[in-house]
Amino acid sequence: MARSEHRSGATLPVTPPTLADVAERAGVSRQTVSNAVNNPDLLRPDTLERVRQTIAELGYSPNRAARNLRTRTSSLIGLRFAPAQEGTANAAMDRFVHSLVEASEEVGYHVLLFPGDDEDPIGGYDNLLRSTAVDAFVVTDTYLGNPQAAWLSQQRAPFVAFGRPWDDAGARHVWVDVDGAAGIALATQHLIDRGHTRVAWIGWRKDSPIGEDRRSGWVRTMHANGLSTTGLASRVEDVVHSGAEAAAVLLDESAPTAFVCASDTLAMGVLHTLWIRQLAPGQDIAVVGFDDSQVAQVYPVGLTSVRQPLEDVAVEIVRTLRALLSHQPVETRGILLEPTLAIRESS
Amino acid sequence: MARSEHRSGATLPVTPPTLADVAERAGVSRQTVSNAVNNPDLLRPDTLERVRQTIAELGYSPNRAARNLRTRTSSLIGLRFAPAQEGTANAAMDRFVHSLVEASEEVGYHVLLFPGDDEDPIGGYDNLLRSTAVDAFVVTDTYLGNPQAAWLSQQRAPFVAFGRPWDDAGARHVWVDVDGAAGIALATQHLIDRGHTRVAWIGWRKDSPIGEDRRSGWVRTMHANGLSTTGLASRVEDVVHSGAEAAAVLLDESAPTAFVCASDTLAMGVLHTLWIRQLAPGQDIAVVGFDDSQVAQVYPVGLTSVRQPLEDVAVEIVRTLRALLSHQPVETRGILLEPTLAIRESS
DNA sequence: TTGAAAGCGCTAACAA
DNA sequence: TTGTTAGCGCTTTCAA
Repeated sequence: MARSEHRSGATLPVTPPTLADVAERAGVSRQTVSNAVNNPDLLRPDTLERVRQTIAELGYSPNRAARNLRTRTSSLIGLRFAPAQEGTANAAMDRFVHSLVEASEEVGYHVLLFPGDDEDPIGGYDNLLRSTAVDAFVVTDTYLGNPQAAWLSQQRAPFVAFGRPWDDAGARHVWVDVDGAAGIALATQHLIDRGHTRVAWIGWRKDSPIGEDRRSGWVRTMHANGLSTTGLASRVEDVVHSGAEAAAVLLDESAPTAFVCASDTLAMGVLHTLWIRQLAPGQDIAVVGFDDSQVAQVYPVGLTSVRQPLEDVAVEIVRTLRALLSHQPVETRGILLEPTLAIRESS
Repeated sequence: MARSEHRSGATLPVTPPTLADVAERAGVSRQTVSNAVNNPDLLRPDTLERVRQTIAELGYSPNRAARNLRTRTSSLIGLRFAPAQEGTANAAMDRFVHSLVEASEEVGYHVLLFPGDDEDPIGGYDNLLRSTAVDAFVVTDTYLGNPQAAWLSQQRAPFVAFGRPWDDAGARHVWVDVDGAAGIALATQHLIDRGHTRVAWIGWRKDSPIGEDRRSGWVRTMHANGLSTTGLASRVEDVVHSGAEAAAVLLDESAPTAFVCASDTLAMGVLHTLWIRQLAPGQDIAVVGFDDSQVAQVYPVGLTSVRQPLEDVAVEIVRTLRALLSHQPVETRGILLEPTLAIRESS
């Protein structure tokens, strides 16, 4: 049963050693080796020690495919990986993916990436699910009004969403999200504490629930401080020049001394308008963005920005996923995490 | 043998249908179903049609684990995913990963991400390799003088490197890289064509082979145009303020009219110095960066930047990987791709 | 505490 | 062209 050659020096053998090889060499049954790996408590200490040593000698590692077949699991988490939009400052995905990879590793999972196709948003999910290639999914694009979450729910596929089900009040799935309103409230209060009273808002169009949520943080903080928001808000596309135009209009019409923006992209637009008008960011006019993107960090006048706790998001997601997969009751439908404020020279 | 319940409506059954289920329902043997999936040419057209229809009816998809176990493959490509460095403008990884995911999908592979640990750079590779969890690796961090490539070569693990083996002239592995010198040459010539004669270089420290390679593109293009490089070069850390300082010194001492930088991060530093000195980028002084990061795209004065053809890199890597995995002879050790120049207002 | 038997779902090899 | 047999390496019974 055993292969004649195993690790010769440090070189991997043609076929890696199997459980049977370890068992034979250690003079125990295959099952005992399996237990040594998965239920070490069942072995007598000396047997365990002997088996472990043999495992080390042979460089044995359980064959993934065999284990997967037998246990009907894969230890893989599927994540649809959409590229960062060119021309915007959104680098959140990159940071999130890394956090997810780290958090998953901690509990023995790996992350499997698959491409997205806007024409067929569930195709990739369906394939992986039906071929039992992944144990669960992390869904990051709930906010687009995409059907993934509903579809996965219907399939009873285990998944956790990063993002609230804005469109669907009846959604029963589990999600983790960052409280954008709280982040903007933090930013607004920060500006007010710095002495600003005319704090303007530049956000997204009204049909963006995330944008409206963030906006509400500005409104509520302004009002809580007895400040008016009249004439200080603008809703535009999430591109730099729209932010620049909005800032120009607001400066002309309402003379704000500070801007809170729904994104770093829009904040860059504001900074551009300030530059054209020879206004110094942070001195003449304060600016705050959202996402703490590389742009915010690298821009010569550092851009103050709301930072999502993506590491924590990933940890919560993985935690919830494990509960889901072990059929433990999941206590809460949704988890909302608080962002922080990365304060730089622009405020 | 068959399960009683399969797809009831659109809901996934408790256990998905197997090959045996399809075979029974279609009235053929299991092997015939397997052939219908993997070698359709072997079947008579009518049999094939019947089996295919049954597959569709049942929503059958081959169980990954079983196939993997039998074929000793996983259809998975391992990629160590390191996060983008905070405070730098390098967004290349994100774009590359997406390209790799797309290119892999095309040929039936998925990308498995695993975390990196600088303390133990080969640990992750070793685990995945020994447990036969992936078919091959894509190695992206050859430039750090890391031992991965050498180690993987020694293990005879199939892998392709993104990046040349700068440190190790004797390396025998296959790689794909972007010709940084050509990119910088392109940028330099672009500036010269615009009428600049005093084009300065701000690059990395001398111990960075990538930096020195890029620098050589500047040197050779300047000389090819009969221009002097004396006093026009600077080597610094890859952080914004270093770029800003270098630009200030160069402006004072050598009065360049244009800057070519080894990174967008350094270019941002140059832009900062220009801003402080009230010099207009693109009008008074031209600036070119490297990587076409989000920063370059979003910066209000668009930053001209060398853009790596990461989509092509991914395609070449996957192509090479397939050849490697099918034991076809790989014609070339290394493939060098040409970058392009994304021209914006800063030049 | 250890061992034996069975089988997860698939495909390679061979036979009909 | 289709069917039969065997077995990939592991873990889950169950028995000793």
